[in-house]
Amino acid sequence: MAEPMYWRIAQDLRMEIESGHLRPGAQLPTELELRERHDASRNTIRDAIKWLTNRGLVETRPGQGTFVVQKITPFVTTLSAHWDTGLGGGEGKAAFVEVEAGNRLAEADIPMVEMQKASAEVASRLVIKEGDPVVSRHQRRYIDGTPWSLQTSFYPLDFVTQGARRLIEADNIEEGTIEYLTRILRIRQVGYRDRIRVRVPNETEARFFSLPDDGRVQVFEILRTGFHDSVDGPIPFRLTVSVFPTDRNQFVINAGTVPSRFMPEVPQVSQATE
Amino acid sequence: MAEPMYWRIAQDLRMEIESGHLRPGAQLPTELELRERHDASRNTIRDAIKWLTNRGLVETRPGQGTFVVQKITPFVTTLSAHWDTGLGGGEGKAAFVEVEAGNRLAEADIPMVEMQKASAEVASRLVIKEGDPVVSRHQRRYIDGTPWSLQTSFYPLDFVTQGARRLIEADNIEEGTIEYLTRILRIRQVGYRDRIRVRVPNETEARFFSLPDDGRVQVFEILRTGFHDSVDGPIPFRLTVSVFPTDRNQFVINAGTVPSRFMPEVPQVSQATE
DNA sequence: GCAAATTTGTTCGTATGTATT
DNA sequence: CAATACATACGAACAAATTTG
Repeated sequence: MAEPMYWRIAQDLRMEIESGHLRPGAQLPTELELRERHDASRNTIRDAIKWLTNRGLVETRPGQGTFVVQKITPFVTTLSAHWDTGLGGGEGKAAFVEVEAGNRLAEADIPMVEMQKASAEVASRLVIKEGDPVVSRHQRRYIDGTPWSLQTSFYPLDFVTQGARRLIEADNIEEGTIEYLTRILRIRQVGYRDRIRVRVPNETEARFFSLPDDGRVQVFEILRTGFHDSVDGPIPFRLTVSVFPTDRNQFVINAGTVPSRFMPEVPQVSQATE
Repeated sequence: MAEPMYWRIAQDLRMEIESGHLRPGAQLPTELELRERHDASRNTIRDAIKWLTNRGLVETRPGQGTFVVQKITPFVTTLSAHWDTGLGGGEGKAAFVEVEAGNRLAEADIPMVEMQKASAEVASRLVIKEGDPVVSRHQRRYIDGTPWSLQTSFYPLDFVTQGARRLIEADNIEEGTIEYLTRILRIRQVGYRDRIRVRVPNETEARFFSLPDDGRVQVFEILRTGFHDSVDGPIPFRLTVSVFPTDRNQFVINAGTVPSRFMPEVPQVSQATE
């Protein structure tokens, strides 16, 4: 009897889920039923369910019950560049990313434009001084109407004074900001660097994506630094921060020669052998 | 009084942490002290601490107390290829990945080799039939002695019968498996595709990485499918599944022309504006 | 090296609130 | 409105881990 009771009850339920006895979407026995079945107190039952909830196996709905989570068909976004076009996944027209499993409608609302002082992170990536003025363009993005990502791009304010005035207008730049900067300022993106990390969403993000209010579902944060050419080599001119919930997004990177199309989706992975 | 009490207590503590009043590593007041301070029951205090724990702000140590989490300096791994060498980040000699902030010692233990039947996932990626025999080579990898990743590579068993016998030996292939296959079978990797997703670790992974036994810290799972050339275009010949904890790993992808060196690390990110 | 004190972990019981059907 | 089901909150007791004396 080494393991605590709530843990054993959780394992019992996990087995029922993984064996397929409890299918996705199915309702678990109520706390009261589980209480009788395992001869435990309601708090202990709730601890067991909390264990399953933290692992994303079940979700509770007040007034209804506890249910086995439905697997979400993931959005698959390609991050690597088609370098012949000079653009990367994640930036076609209007800063959209190509998404696999086509016929999906990607949209974004009107960008929210602000002039800000560069934070330490932004300054570091753009190689400017902390506090230097930058333009921030923030957008909410959707696929088939469901919230998909929050994206904020930062540009040095210099670009505006140099003539790229549309940067501070709250409109979509139809041709795409990169093309716009190329046309107006002759700034051509020659490469970019993505940094991927995972963290807990903040409140704004949790609300936008309708994530559970515990920190259970986390978010990808992808920082894309765009570079243009100079005599001293490539220098950064744009930073884009995109946030995606990890529970419904995957990313793909292609390198070298790869087949053009994807294979059909298959569910689980089999990691290692114990 | 819309918000529950445990939530308000959690916010109170969060403020103290984010304001720097409680520094990383500092001990929070004990449950008993918080109980008196907020005039709440111990269980309510524990709910508040659970809220902070789920968000990765604090960690509890039985017999000691609750502490503000220390930020971990992340391992930064480059995934994109230096395609002139034909190899990608993630596969230099002995399947090591370059890790930023050099002077770090990457090691791996002796691979565990098994012959298995291809799971649905493996079969799909390698474009073979489910149940077809494959060789699986599993390794634990460390950086500076700390567990860094678990990696399993799958190859069709055909490769062994065709002469690549070292694939089924439990030794490191010093020259690297890709070079070995090139030398023996003239199989040259011309490209690869990475798929990145995040999920809750299984028990083996949690144990190896010493992750807390709730599902709070999740893992990256990176599937790398390697392709070689054929008359019908690139076809897959290798699948590598790597698992990394999200709390201490970040990934970088370069595309086009980018500066060779990284900028100094800066802590936080500032996502969006409300 | 052991015993006591401290601190979090588990489990019970009970009552009341809130969301949904 | 009533019944059902989960959410919050209180109180209490004992267990397990760690530090301290």
